[in-house]
Amino acid sequence: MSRDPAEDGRTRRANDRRENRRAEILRAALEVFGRQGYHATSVADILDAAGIARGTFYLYFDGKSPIFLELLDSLLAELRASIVGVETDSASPPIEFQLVSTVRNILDTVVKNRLLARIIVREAVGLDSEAEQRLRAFYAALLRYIELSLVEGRRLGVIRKIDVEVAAMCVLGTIKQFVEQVVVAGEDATFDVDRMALAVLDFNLRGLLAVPSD
Amino acid sequence: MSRDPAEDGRTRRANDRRENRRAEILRAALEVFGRQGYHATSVADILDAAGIARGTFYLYFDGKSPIFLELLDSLLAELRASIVGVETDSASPPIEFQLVSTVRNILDTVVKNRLLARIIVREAVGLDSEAEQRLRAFYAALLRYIELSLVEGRRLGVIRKIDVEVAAMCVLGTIKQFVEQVVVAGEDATFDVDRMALAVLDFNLRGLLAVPSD
Amino acid sequence: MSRDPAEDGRTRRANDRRENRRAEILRAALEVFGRQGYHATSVADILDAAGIARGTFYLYFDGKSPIFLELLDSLLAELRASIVGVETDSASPPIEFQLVSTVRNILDTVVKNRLLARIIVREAVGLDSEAEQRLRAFYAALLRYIELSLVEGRRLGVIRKIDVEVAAMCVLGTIKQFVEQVVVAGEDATFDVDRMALAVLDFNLRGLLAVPSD
Amino acid sequence: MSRDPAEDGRTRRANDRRENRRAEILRAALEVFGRQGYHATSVADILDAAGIARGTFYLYFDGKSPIFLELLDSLLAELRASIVGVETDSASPPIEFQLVSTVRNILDTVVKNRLLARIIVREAVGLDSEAEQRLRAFYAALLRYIELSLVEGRRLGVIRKIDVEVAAMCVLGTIKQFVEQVVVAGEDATFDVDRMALAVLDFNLRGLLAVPSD
DNA sequence: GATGAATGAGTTTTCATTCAT
DNA sequence: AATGAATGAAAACTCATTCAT
Repeated sequence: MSRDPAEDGRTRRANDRRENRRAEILRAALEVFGRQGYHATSVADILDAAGIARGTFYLYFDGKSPIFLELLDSLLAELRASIVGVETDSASPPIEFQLVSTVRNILDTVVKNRLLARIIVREAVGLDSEAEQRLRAFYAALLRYIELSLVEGRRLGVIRKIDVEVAAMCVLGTIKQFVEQVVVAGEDATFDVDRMALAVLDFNLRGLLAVPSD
Repeated sequence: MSRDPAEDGRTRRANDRRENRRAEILRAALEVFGRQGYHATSVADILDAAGIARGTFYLYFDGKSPIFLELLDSLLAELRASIVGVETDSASPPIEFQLVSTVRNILDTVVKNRLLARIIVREAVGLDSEAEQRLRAFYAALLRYIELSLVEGRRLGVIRKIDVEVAAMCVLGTIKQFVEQVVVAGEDATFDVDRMALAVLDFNLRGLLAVPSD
Repeated sequence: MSRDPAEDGRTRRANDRRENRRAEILRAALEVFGRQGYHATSVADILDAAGIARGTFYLYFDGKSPIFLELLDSLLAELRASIVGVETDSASPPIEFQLVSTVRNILDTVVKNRLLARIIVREAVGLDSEAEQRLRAFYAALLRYIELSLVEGRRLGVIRKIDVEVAAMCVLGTIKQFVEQVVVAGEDATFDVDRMALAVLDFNLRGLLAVPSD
Repeated sequence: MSRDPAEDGRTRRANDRRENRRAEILRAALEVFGRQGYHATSVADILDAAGIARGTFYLYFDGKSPIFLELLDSLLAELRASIVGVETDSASPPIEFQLVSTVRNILDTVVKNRLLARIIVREAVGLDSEAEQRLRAFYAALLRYIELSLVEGRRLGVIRKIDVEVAAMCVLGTIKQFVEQVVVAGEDATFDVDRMALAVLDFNLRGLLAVPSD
């Protein structure tokens, strides 16, 4: 059952090549999906971009929907990682700081993966229900996270008396709008993520009114 | 020469049906588009839902894209109508009131046209470029309207010193999030639009912080 | 069984109207068929040209193919009438004169019915087999007529020793080419039929050679 | 590493089939077009005749019109090749010989490609404008060639004083009539092309009259 | 592993003809 | 007689997926 070292080396090299190939196809798919959207992209487009044959594609992926799902999952994973849990120990940084940090992280991730984010933000539905479900689950989780943060904030007295459900939705809305902005922008636009994160947070924390009557 | 009442009735009923046919098809299309999304819907699906023959559809509409565009336009028109211009005469109601009224109107329209709004919100892209363009134009106009309102607010001293561009985007984001909420909800969910509009506006005006330090 | 005079008058008037309507539709059909050809013309085109409703058309004709067949038949009848039989009595005009007369008549008819001739010459096939058959029969009859004329000419010594079958085909070919010429020409081109008929006949009778060696 | 002969043979045979597939489809298309005409032939008919699936056809051709155009072009190219330029050097064969040779070549080509010629001769119009244009251009070029030949003949004194334009049309007409004859004949008819070419030329050169009066 | 030819179900669209009013 | 809405068969074309080599 055990293979000889020579074989192992060969196998490893083969596996490496396989992984490279896979990554190359993913990269190509990301590019065309990002440029044309999910529906306007045919498998042939991915083939051309990757420079592979029809059959080869199906050697690495089960189809158009699965490869898109994989791209979607990888972005959602990155986004999840960019959201740090709210720490309320006296030792942790203040919640406001944690929030701005999370907002910045999200925007950072989006800016870095603009191509992929574009697909996800702008084609939220009409994919297959699989992709739709995962996206919805992600947003639900994000909303829950924001709500929890707000509840904590209330408990600590930093957040005023407010309907946390409504407030969480508003916060999510402002973030999504900025993601959309990034995503809609041309390929070569640059963003001052720090400034943007601060501005969004400032709006969320202090609102519009000049003389807030609490 | 005169026809009997039964005949007249029959004729009238037939005429009515003929005149309503277009509306019927639109209604059927709205239903399947709303249920399945633009891409997952084939003309055949609309045919089945409307209970008409292939050719009949093309008697009233030029294809799948045009009928969708018509539905889109009708919603956008309603939404546009629901946005009242900002009046800053001393005689007009306060801007805050105007804003809450507009938010309520928008949410009202969305709740009324939930099926249609669902298609539009959730499939913002990947339609044909025609539909995409109109949607984008609509959002751009809405953003402009919000910005103008904020500028007016600043001039009147009711809005604090804030980047109006960023603020406008945040406001739009909060509204869109609520639209999304309405749209995602099941067919039979009910909404307290007044409460929602007030809550959204409260958030936008006053933010989250308990002790706002300006 | 007999109708009263009043009724007869009414019937007659009705019949007249019916005939007028029919003729009007035929005229309209001729125009669009002539302009666009058989296949490129839809029943709707005829309807538009005639200014009638869909159903009305089928009240007068059995369909697109039958109305075309009727137009075809009317041209073929005119063409047949324009071909006078060859008379070889000593009292009749010389055969050469009869031939030039026939050629002139044919070209005349074609020029007069250019629109119709265009359809027939240029869309000889691909109609339905019905039209194809009739056209073929017409040409066969014309060929037979030419052959007979040539046989007569030979008997009278005016035609040289020649394969009449081949010669008849050549003669037919020259005539058809001129018909094609007329037909291809623009709507408003004018033709000197006399000169054309003479030139064609001159060619057919005397050929090209400068010093004919019989 | 080396494959066994059987495999090689199999691979080669497969490659051959692949390479011949296009030609096979062309052949099948030619057959059904020739049998039914352009308009009466659907892509499905070609599919059936070729024994291939829908998609396979579109792998090799862009549609019904393009495949027809390709068949048309191949015949026109052959016909063009069969028309040798007129040489008037003292060293070249006499013009009469050159003409009969060209006529023979044309008829030869037509006889060889009877199926294809049938489509072209009998469905000169009503194709798409593309095919129509090319056919018209071909005939125009042929007419020009004949005219030039006649002008040369006049200059050399072998052609009598005659309207070369009219004469060229007549010559073209006689040739076309023979082409038509070949084309209309059944699949298995045989033709004595030499005899036909000579007879046509004899007619064109010397005409019908027994006692030509120049 | 790689290839790419082949597949065929699925989609859109057209248009001659019918028929209830 | 006239109308024109409705029909549905038929046609062209696409494209994700399979499979023999």
